[in-house]
Amino acid sequence: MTAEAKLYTQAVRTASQNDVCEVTCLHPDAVTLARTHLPDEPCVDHATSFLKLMADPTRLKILSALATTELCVCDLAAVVGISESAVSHQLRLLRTGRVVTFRKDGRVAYYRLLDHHVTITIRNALDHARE
Amino acid sequence: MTAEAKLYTQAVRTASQNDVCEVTCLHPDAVTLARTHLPDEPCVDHATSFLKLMADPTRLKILSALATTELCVCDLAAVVGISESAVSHQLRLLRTGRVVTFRKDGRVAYYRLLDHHVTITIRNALDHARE
DNA sequence: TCTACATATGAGCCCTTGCTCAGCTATAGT
DNA sequence: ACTATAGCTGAGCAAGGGCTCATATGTAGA
Repeated sequence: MTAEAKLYTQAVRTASQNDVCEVTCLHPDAVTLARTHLPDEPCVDHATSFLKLMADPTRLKILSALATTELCVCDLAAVVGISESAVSHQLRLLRTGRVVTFRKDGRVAYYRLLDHHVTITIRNALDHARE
Repeated sequence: MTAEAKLYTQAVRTASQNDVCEVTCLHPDAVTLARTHLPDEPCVDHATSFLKLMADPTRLKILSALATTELCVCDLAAVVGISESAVSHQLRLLRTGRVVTFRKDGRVAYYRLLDHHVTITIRNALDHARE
């Protein structure tokens, strides 16, 4: 770090009560700006959990399939090409993560997407992939 | 599987040349429909790689910060609150994944977001989280 | 009630991943 | 040329994640 930057850092440290730049940095003003716009911890955690749920080939296939039509577990296994057990495990994650929902008709569970954020995110990611 | 479903499966098997439903399934018509709409393997892989890159608290914070303003490595470390080494490792992933780009000014590397898909996906995920 | 079957779930294994630590490269200032 | 520093990278470790296998649950049909 340059001497000038050190002075900058010091200036910010003394300027604000709660240390804005306790780590060495080159542009304290940019750092404070970025920090104020940064979402809070629980929000970040929630958002990443949501993204993680579709950031997996198996789950993305499941969700793509469900974007087309309502499907039961063994149908999904056939579409995606993995075991019904594996599908069921993934569906549990998607259920508890509030990405999909389902209705029961006798022994058969019919799954579908829960909200439009899922559709948007999937389509956006696939569009990005096709470019 | 019910006897009826077995017959369905058989029917589809004989109907199409390449086995549409080699695994047991209850609704072969829905399966074929979902399958035709399913994106191909490389597309799915590309999309999930893209999503994985923002499905991590550290990286999402980095990207949120970069959505506000251009920042260098040590600034990002200060904003996110982790070591510069960790930031650099993450930035390498984001670079090779074509999520961020950078310009060099002397020793300092200024990073910024690469395209609008990133901005959209981040905002969408954060919106979902805040609901 | 007994059997078959669609789905759910717990345990365990292996691969992936995000971090730290250490060392390297490259550039600015003296 | 020498030093300090911004950034990059490889090795290695600990935690997390996705699969299989075995088993449990619950419902339909005989």
